[in-house]
Amino acid sequence: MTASAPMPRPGVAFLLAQLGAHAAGLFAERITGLDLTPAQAGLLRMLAARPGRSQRELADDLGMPPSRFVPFADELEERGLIERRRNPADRRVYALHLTGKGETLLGELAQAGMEHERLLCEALTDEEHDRLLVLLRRMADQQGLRPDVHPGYRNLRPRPGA
Amino acid sequence: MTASAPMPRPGVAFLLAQLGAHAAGLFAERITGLDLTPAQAGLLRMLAARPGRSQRELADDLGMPPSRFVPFADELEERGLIERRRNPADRRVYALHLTGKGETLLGELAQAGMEHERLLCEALTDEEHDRLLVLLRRMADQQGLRPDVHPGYRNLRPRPGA
DNA sequence: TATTGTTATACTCTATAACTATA
DNA sequence: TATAGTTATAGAGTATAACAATA
Repeated sequence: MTASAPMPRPGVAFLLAQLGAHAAGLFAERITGLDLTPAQAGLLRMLAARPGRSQRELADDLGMPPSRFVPFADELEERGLIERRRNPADRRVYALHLTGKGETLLGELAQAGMEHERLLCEALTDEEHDRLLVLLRRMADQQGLRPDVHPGYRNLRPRPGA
Repeated sequence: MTASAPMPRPGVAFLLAQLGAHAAGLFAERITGLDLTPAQAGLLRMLAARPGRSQRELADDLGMPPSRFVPFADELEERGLIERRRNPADRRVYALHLTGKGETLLGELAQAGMEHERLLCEALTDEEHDRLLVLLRRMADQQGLRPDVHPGYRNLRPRPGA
């Protein structure tokens, strides 16, 4: 009789954490070719969706303190991907925008994202992929997650090899 | 005419990363009451599934270098949750095992996991939950993920508030 | 000579908290 | 007095590499 405690099989929560970390690692690895980290890619996407927001707002959404956001944005500005614009009405704030170069890179990023999606979902039929999408969107919505941001952006340099 | 570039909606990969980080953060927060981090909980589960493995093997599965595993295991040993047993046949290795106290805590952990699962999947019917489980397991299997471990264990102290 | 476990150390990253300029 | 942005700094966490014991 070797009947000890029954080992519970992993549930949805564990699989989401596992697959999520796996997906994030693969994506980080993929975009090293574009010389971007996931958090940098996230900021570019956020600026495309809502241009002109303040550093404070963006830092909040990314889950990082303003003191960390400054050098984070500095690098992207030095690379000519984003630009800071003064607001004459309130000279304390910077409005952040994508440059043309930033928009171009965002296009390459979208391509990388599509290939990433394809490889990650290779085990699914097209129909299954769509059904999965529906369920995950419903969960994300009910859990109060916003479309553009996710908590993993806090980690500035995840190991690409995950 | 405000038709600029069409903003692509997030796909499965992004939602998995987002929900996965969210789920991991909620779980981390939940088990602070048991005074455990996700990585510590992961080790306890690994020892329940396969007792007696060496520190080297376990460190590899957890994605951490041996030098980091030692103080990590030290703490759990000092708290009486795991124990190191010498192997007379090869005196270099320690075989790690759960103590009775560790098994008890693992039971509380399982309960926390069930409540976590319930809240995370609140938006789904029971049937949808099961269908989601099937799809995620198939993906995890095809992507080569092992049942007990996930790459997020590398992060020793994720913000509980995620 | 190779491997397990351990320790030491240098380095990176981080949050906290000042500080400035504007409001 | 409060807020956006910035800078400084002290502390925590990490990987790398050396080391000791055993094979």
